[in-house]
Amino acid sequence: MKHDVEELLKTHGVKPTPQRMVIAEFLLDTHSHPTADDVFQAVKDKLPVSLSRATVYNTLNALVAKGVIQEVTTEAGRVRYDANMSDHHHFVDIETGTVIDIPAETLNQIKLELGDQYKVRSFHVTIFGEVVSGKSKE
Amino acid sequence: MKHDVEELLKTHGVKPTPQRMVIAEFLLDTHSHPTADDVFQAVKDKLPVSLSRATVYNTLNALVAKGVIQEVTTEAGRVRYDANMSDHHHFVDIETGTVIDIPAETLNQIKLELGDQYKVRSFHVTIFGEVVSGKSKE
DNA sequence: TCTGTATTTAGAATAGTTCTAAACGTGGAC
DNA sequence: GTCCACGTTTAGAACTATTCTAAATACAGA
Repeated sequence: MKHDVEELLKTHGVKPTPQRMVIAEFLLDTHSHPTADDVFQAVKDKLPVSLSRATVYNTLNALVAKGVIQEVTTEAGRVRYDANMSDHHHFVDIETGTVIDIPAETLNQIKLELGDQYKVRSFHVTIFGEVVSGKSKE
Repeated sequence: MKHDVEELLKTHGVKPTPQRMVIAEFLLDTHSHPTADDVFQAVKDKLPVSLSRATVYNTLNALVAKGVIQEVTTEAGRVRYDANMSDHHHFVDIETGTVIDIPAETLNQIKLELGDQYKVRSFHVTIFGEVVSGKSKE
């Protein structure tokens, strides 16, 4: 077994049901940053019972809430999921939409000069946090 | 007139209709990073005729395509619009969802240490570009 | 075994956005 | 000035992604 999915779920406080196991296993095995529907299509035949989309969404939301996976939003109107929880950023191929993980060290080392493999068209930094003092700029 | 909206649209190749004028004017006047529906609500009574949501979406998409405004996606499932085209990033208040512009210089100068006004919880860099060589990591 | 609670299911509902077809407006050609 | 062609706008239908609902199911613990 490549990943001990059952153990991973337990240690994050998620009860390991068959549905959750196959979903988590699929996410851990891919680097493709799938959408909810990608996940549904990929795992729906791996269970002896039929699988509901609601279960896929419930599971993905639970896994995000418990810190097992994270959401990635690179395009409007759809959420992608990523089981890589190491410190990394994303490179989006603007021709294909492919999302590629960029380790944080790489980014630090070369200061957004990613070498000739990646031609950077634009990049955007989004920071999440809390505004402490007043002085709201709206 | 605070902005010469008509001139701005013309120089970007967008024919300045009344609908497009009020939408562009509203966007230029705010720093609130409104959604399409925010825009619709804000301008629908500023025209002598009724305004269709389709026109709002058409206009926003046209303005993005012509480089008059840009899309901002900080949360899943909805797009925000920003007429500030200077080089900047975004700070998202995780309690309120408020989006605040951070000038690129600020970010460069202080290397993500934004001072005590902003408590940084996490940040994410998304890079858009093209993968040039092979060696796809999927 | 019983029972309470969490989970899953199918399908309805909702939200955001795009599409469609008809009506409208407007800038040249005459 | 009139007409026409074409781009724009409109209302509402359609579509896509996601959440909600209510009923069925599974399962841990008494």
